[in-house]
Amino acid sequence: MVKVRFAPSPTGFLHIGGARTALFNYMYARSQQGSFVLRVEDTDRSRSREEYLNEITDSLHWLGLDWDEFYKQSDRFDLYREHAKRLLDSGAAYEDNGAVVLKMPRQEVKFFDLIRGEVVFDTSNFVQRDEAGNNLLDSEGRPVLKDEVLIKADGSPAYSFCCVVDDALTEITHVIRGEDHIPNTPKQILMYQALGFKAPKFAHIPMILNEEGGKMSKRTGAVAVSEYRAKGFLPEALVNYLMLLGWSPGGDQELMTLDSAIKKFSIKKINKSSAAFSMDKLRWINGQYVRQKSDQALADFVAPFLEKGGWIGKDYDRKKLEGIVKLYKTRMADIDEFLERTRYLFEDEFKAGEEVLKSANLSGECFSGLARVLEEAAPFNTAAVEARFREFADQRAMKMSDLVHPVRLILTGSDVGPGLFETMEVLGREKTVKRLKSAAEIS
RNA sequence: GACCUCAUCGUCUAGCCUGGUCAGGACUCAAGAUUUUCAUUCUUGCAACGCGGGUUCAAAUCCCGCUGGGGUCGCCA
Repeated sequence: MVKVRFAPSPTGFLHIGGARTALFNYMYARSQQGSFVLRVEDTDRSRSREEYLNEITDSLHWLGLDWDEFYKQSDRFDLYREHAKRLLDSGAAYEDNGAVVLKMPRQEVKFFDLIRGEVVFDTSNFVQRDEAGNNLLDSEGRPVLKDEVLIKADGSPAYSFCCVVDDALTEITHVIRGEDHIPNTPKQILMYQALGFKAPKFAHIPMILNEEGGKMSKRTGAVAVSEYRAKGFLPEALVNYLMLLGWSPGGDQELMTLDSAIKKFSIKKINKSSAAFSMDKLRWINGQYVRQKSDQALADFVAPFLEKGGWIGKDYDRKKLEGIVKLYKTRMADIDEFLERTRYLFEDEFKAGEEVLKSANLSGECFSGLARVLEEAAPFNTAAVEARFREFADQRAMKMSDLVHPVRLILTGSDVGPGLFETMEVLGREKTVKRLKSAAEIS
């Protein structure tokens, strides 16, 4: 049975690249009816933090990547020491200042990478150098090879070794990880051999680059999954975007659910070259998912963000929110945008600034006339409001557009937005009339 | 520097394995249609096989070299 793992170290937030590694592992496991294990690599006790672990598991859950098994390396130190002892006894390793170190043999190490094909290393290149960067030479004048630390002097196990022991003991069949691990692979293969374990299959996936094609870092954009979550991206959209970074089902289809992607998934189809992250494309995909959502579901999604921003309380008008969401569904790619564009609907003390009023360029008399007419519109809905509005325009022989734009401007503070009458309905009679009146006063 | 690795529009990619297609799709951008504005939607357009050799009737596709990018060289993971 196929068994894969995602092995983050809780020394920071779940990185977008890590999420993609987890995603590929998850898709492979599910596509093969295999299992997906979450292994916490917390051997560095000083850098590992409980809150980071929580953040990572929260993010994974949010993305919908559930695991079948879970364990922490910090609970397994005895196990690693036990196997290190075996290596000591067999003579494959030796002690050095309290550390257990694997003797590096001089040989060629080959492995078949499921994505890249055969990769060959020669351990003769793993040389030790002095501080000046010169190779150290042995008595015969050959470069001294760099041996691998298995157990550190403080008794804690080293990364590579835990990784090998765990992968072997938990019977991981496929190690799917970032290509930054390629150079670790030959060393780990030597460990499998020394331990007498069968090595798993390896697949090294390409890295994600930032928009400029450089290394992903906080400086060049959001890197933590939690940041995307906070910005109001939909998890299914992020997942959809991430799977497309370095993988394609082969045809023209791009929008797909995790389940349908799993049906088409194959490691063979993962690309070899690194992919640059594109916020534009992520936003476009997110917009597609936003538009697919029902008004009810979208209102559910949006409500917590509005609550957090203090725009609505626990007892908010649900029907009204659904109405707002309906109007803005095609006008938002993410929550930040939604919040920005709908702010005027929630603010009580909204007042059109002088600039806005000036560009509205309509007489105060006209605003107050409209306010009076709309005050009587009953019920205060799109149809009734529009009828009154058109009547008003007719009476004064004004072109609708000459009236619509200034009014939108003073009602919303913006010259673009949803239909004016729909806007008025969700704004409500009270705010609409009040804003028209205050515009009339200032004009 | 050494070793490993990668290379199709600005970006994500299909095609490469099993040579022969106007090199296809998506994002972005531009233009048009629809819309009271904007957005959505639809239509159209711009835009790529890094370079140089080979093999072949024929190369994006196979081989070699170059160039360029990325990764690793920790008692971090």
